[in-house]
Amino acid sequence: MNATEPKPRRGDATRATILAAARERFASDGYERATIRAIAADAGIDPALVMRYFGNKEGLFAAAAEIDLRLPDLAALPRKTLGAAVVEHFLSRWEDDEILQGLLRVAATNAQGAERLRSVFATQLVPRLTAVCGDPKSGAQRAGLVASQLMGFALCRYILELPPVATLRRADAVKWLAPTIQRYLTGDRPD
Amino acid sequence: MNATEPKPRRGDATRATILAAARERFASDGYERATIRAIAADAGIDPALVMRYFGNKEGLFAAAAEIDLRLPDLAALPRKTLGAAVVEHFLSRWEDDEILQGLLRVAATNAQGAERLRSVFATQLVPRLTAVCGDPKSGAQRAGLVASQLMGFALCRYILELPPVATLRRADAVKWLAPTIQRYLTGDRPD
DNA sequence: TCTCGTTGTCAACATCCGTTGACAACAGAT
DNA sequence: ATCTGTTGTCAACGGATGTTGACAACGAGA
Repeated sequence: MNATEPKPRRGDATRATILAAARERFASDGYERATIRAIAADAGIDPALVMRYFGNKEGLFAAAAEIDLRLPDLAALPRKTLGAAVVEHFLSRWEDDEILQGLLRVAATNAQGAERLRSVFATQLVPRLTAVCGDPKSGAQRAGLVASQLMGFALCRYILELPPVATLRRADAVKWLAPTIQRYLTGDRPD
Repeated sequence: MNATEPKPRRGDATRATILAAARERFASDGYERATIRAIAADAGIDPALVMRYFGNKEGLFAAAAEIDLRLPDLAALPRKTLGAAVVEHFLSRWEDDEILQGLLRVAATNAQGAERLRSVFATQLVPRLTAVCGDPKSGAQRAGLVASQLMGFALCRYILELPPVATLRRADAVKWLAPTIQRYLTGDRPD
């Protein structure tokens, strides 16, 4: 009984095509300017078909914004290298997945997008970081600080394309950011 | 010859009213969803009047997004307290000025907004920080790193309202962030 | 009082948006 | 070949948006 593959329908392919087009549009244009008409045109189909597959625009966004951060097993790493590992992972993640950029863009102006981002943070980042930070009581706060630096860097580098940040060589970025993340995770709580 | 005050016209008051309404709308809704009609309604006037005063929506945004970071004289402070001073200043700035939140929201999805933000960064932040960081060669990079942490924190706290960051007590926020900013400014360049 | 530039209103325009319902093309099972 | 559910297209709707031009009210200077 394999419940995950009930039947290979024909529409699944176009469904995937629509999702890919939607991700690109949401990533580059944000929620409002990513129109269903444009997404449908990119996918080479009729706008009405998008509605049949995803109900409405909110549903399309919800489907397009499903995210897995794919955090590695941090507990297996030497504690001293935690900061560098986290930074490396997220830089890779941001570079090869436009969904993350899309979610950040949308979350800045759309309530639903912000809620989705909070959910990803709470369910995927907080538990994993709390487990390795060594101070479970302040785990959520520490995870929040980590997120603030990582998302701020991504914002400057990939979204705003702020010159000194966007042109920074990747290795240099890691060297600058890793100590910050390391301290937020494993450093003493101030006072 | 006081060229700055040519004449106190009557329309200047309504012009200011429109700007105030526009700032609020841009701050809470972003560029696309902040409609001219809604702004005019908030200001209690006709939408057409907005066009007469600011030409078009782009012009209105350009006028509403004029920003002065009001950085204090950092050179007069003890070098060791630079990080804390910068963090304190920006937290205050973010809390009492909705224009900053508006600019960040808009910059995430609107090219014109992003350009404006890059301009504020380049003309107001980079020179001032370069002057005090002690390493003029890497001044712009250091300023970029500072901006990435400060904007990331503001994003999480004021825009996304990420629970652990939004609820952090202000004094604790300073204690966590100050060492990061201090290192970005005055720390050794890695390798 | 008359005049004229400034302020403001009103109605309308062209355009775009999300969304809907009716209908055609197609595929596989009978 | 015929039926049936799936996949897709088409045309249109109601509403919202930025923008425009014609016109009314106002206020100061002659």
